Amino acid sequence: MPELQQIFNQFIESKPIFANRSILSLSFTPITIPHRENEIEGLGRILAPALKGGKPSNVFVYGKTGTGKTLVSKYVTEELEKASKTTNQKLKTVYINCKLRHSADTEYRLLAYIIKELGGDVPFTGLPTDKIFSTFYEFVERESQCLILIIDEIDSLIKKTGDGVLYSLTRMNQDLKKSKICIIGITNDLSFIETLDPRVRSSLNEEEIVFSPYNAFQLQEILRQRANIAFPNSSMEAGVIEKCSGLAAQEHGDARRALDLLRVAAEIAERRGEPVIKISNVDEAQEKIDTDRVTEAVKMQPRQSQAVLNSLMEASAGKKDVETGDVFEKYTNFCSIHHIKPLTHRRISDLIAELELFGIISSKVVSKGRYGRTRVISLSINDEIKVKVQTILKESFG
DNA sequence: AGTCCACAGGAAGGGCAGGCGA
DNA sequence: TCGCCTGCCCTTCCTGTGGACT
Repeated sequence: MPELQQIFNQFIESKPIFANRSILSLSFTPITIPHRENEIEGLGRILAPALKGGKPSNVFVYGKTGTGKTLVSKYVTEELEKASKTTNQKLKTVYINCKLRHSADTEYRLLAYIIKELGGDVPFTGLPTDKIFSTFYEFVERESQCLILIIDEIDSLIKKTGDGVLYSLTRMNQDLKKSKICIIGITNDLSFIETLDPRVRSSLNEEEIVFSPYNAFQLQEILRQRANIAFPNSSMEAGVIEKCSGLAAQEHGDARRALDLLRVAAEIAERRGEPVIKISNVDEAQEKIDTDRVTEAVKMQPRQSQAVLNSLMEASAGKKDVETGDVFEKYTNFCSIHHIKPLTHRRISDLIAELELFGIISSKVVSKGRYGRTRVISLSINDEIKVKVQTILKESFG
C-alpha cells in the first residue's frame, strides 16, 4: 500500500509538536498548581495532625468539574506522605473514584477496592458484608497507621448505596485501637450534604473546602505553564491559548476542558504534519471532543439502551421532542422486528433517564393536564453527531 | 371542587451469575 | 457439589403528581 507508506514517511519527516504528551493528560500531577494556593494550604492544615499521630478531621471538598479538587487532594496527600517519612508516623492514602464502573459503585466493591489497595486480596463478589468489614478492619489495624481515603464523586456512591457505608467507616474510628481513618469526600454537587443522614453529616463534614471556578485569565496561565513543557519548540498561532481558555471558561471554568482542547488541537495539527497549532485547530478540537464523548457513550451502552436510543431517534425524526409513550411504542416495534425481548415500561423509563446522564438527550417532566403527565424528551446532539450515532446503532443491530 | 389521564418514580422481590467455605 | 452470600437487572405493584376538563 504505497499510500500508507506515504503517510508513515510523512509522519517520520514531520517535526513532532509534542515534546511530552503526558503533560496535558488528566492524570498528570504538575509540580505547582496555580491559583489554588489557599485550598492547598487549607487542606494541608487540616491533614497535618496525621504527622503527629493525631486523627485529621474528615473533609468535604466541593467544586464544579475541572476546578482542581482531585488534583489538589492528591497533591496534598502525596506531599503529606513525603513529610511523614521524616517522622515515624505511617501514612497511607487510597484514592477511589466512585464514578468508574465496577470500582466503587457498591458498599462491597468500595471495601474490596480499599483492601486491594492496602495489599490484601479479596474476591470482587461473594463474601458476606460482615466478613468484608472485618477483613477491612484487620488490614487497617495490621500496623499503626493513618489511612486517608480520598473518595471522589462521593455523591454518586451515596446515590447508589445509601450513606450506610460512610456511617460505618466514620464509626470504625471508635473501634480502631492503633490506626485512624480520615475521609476526604470530593463532590461537585453542592446540595449533596443536605441529603445525608444527620449523624453521617456531622461526622463527615467536620471541615469543608470550596473550590471556585477558574476564570479565563487563570485558565490561560495554567495552559501556558503546561504548554511550555508539553511543546517547548512548537509555536502556536497567537490566540490559541486564549481561545482554549475562553471556551472552557464559558463552561464554568473547567480546566480539564481547557487542557483537553489544547491537547486535541495539538494532536490534530501534528497528525496533519503542520508545524504550528492554529486557532482553527481549536475549533476542530471542540467539535471532535463533543463527537467522541457522545459516540463513545453510545458504543458503551448495553444492547437494550441502544435499542431505546434507536427508538427515541426514530420517534423524534422530524419532531423537536417526543414523549415516553412514543418512545415505548417505537421500542416494542423495534424489539419485535429484531427479535429482542422487550423490557417493561417502567424499565424503559429508567433507561431513558440514564441516557440523559450521558448527555445524549435532555428531558423534562411535564403535565398535560387531562392528557396526563409525561417526560418530554429531546436529543441534545447536533445533526452531524446524530448521523454518526445512527451509523453506530445500525452496525450494532445489523 | 372533583375527576382523570399518563405517566414518574419508590419499594419489594425474583432470578441469575460469580464466588466462598464446608 | 451444595448452600449461602453478594450484586445486578429486571418486573410487579403501588402511590404520587399537575393541570385540563367537567
